[in-house]
Amino acid sequence: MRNNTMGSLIWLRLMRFTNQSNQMSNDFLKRFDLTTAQFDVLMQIRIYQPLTQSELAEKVTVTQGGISRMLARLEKENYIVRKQDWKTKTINLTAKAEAILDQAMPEQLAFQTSFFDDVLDEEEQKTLYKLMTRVHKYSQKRELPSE
Amino acid sequence: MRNNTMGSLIWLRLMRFTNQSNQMSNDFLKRFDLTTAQFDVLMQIRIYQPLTQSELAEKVTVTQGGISRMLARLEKENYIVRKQDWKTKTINLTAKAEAILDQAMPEQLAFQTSFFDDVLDEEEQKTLYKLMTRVHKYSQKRELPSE
DNA sequence: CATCATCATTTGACTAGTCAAGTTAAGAGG
DNA sequence: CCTCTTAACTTGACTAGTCAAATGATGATG
Repeated sequence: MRNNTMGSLIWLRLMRFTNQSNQMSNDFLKRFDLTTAQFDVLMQIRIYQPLTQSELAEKVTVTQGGISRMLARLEKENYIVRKQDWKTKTINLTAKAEAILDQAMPEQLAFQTSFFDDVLDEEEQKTLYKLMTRVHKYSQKRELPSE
Repeated sequence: MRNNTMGSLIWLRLMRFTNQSNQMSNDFLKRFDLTTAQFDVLMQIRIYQPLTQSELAEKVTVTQGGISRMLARLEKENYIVRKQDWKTKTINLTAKAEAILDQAMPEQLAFQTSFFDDVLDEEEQKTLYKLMTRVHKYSQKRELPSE
């Protein structure tokens, strides 16, 4: 009864894996009092701060509404500050967030890395990265069929 | 400032790609009045029905609570029926759901497949599948450190 | 038979996100 | 100065999920 294509099998694998590793990552980050989504957003802010909400939304592939809610939560926890700056709101990390990230970042990187380092050699990782990059970039291109 | 490992780059790519393709799939399935998550769950039920909620939860990697809410929504829309059967609840598709799936399944498979067919040749797809399978299986093994 | 243990499922309080309609802040034109 | 447009952001109603405490259903034991 295997009426599945290779593509659909890959798709399923990707979905299940990201789902699972995401949850494991949430678990791992619990000791820093962060979720995976929050870590992701805070890292992007750290790299690009100061930046506006729309810029950030684009970087983490979330809608304007989504980023608005996320930032409201992060602000409530004192991880970021937003200030009205002309028409837009400018986002910056607080010292608290910087301190947590200094701790959490190397550990989270090591955690992510361990998913691959333990089962794939360097060559295989490069191959996987290259293939996924092609697939991802292609999917982004399809998103704007008007261009 | 690239303090990223290959593993963390792969991780990011996987997250962003699944995120994005998931949204595109939601969009695609709109014409069948289904979300990607619903399609996924209905397909699993179709393959394994009749089955219990806990069995289903495991198949789609969701918690008991999560599957309970999802099934409540699907039941409200008349896609499934649950009946108390001894201690457990047994799930079956309705004729309505079967009819929709007959239509949606081939199209959704083709949709998923197109993400890969258009940019990777057969050999590359097999490689990608093999690598992701190793990574995924390994991550599942880690989940139960007590064994 | 009442209570107890044990699965299976549900539910309350949350995070994280979507879409679409509603605000808000500036600048532009009458 | 007032209205109009527009870009940036927020919000209401919803899906999808988590965890942990509560509820249901059944069988076992004193």
